[in-house]
Amino acid sequence: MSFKSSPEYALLGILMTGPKHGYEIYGYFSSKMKQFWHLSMSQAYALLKRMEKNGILISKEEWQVNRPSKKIFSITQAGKERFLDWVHSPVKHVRDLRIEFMAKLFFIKELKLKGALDIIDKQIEVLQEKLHLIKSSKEKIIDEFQTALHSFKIAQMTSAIEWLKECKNYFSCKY
Amino acid sequence: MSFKSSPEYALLGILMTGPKHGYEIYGYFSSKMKQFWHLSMSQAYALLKRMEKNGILISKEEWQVNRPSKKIFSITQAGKERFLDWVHSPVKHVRDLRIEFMAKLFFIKELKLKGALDIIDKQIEVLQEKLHLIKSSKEKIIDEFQTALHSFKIAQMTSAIEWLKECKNYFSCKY
DNA sequence: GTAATCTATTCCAGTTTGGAATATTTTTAA
DNA sequence: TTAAAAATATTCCAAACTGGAATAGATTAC
Repeated sequence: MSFKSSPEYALLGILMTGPKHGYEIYGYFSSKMKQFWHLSMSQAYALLKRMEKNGILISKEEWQVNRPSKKIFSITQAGKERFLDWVHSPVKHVRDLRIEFMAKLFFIKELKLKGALDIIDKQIEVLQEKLHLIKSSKEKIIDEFQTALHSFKIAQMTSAIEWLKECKNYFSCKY
Repeated sequence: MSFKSSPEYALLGILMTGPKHGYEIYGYFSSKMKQFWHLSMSQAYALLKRMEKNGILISKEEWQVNRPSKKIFSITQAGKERFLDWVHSPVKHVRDLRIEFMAKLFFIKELKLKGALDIIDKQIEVLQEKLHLIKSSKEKIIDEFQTALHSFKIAQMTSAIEWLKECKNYFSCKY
């Protein structure tokens, strides 16, 4: 029951701030995370349904007079553990920095968690290892295209590592 | 009948080298483009089917004695025009450099087309404009997270532009 | 008072994904 | 030499995701 796609973690993180119904979760997402992550309403509801089936959250129907009832979702203990595991693990690829790693930083700040510097360091290590691998695989470069591809990877990786180092300053005082 | 997703262009580009059947197209893809683009076999076949319906390619059944017949796909005039339009247009976002822009460079080299320097220049312009926009939107940065996000975008954008400039050297002699 | 917007959720068609299923032919190794 | 493995060639399927429309009552605005 492991999930590969990460929008689930965004929803879990939002529920870490307290129980909410679907629309409220989506509202939180739209107002605070839309800048760096996109999620449609229909997908949010579909994910919530599946996550409940997987036991990482539960819902309660809330009956209201003269109104349709709404479903309040809360995160379970299993869900909390899952979320905290995720938030403290580095991502595997540079391409995941923009959305997934950014979300981890976002929640660390939003939920006032400890360990910002720690996860940034772990992430730097992961990327530095990849950078070495890429730099050492220079043999198979035979044409202009391969050269361009190779230098693109190095450039992206290097600038990501520099950014991570800079990030440590932004998060150093409080976390 | 415009398509948003770009794997179609990869298939079109492959057919620019001559008619091929599905398996052969996929083989070409796997051996030459897998490094920077992933496509599953089933999706390749599904796309080919849809592209034929859209008139950018056509197929001929090839009957063989004692064997199941195979379908040979060829690109149409409309398809060629579509492909060439695509290959000479810059992408809109930095995130599309890794796969889509790379594919354009790949095909320019592979099909020995003109205009490599031209499209690189256009791409630099697009990104430089975005970079200015990002740099000028500094007002709404209120916390460490926003600062981190902002500096990430600038770092990625800047390193991409540097890479593009470097690319011009790799492609300057022949194209 | 009625139009627009907000709250709240569901449904649907079209696409995509990854994998398995099918079936024939060619190559490899015991 | 014969069985197994790999290559050729294509289809099918379930699960997931996408974007949008449908529904429907409540509140706000003009």
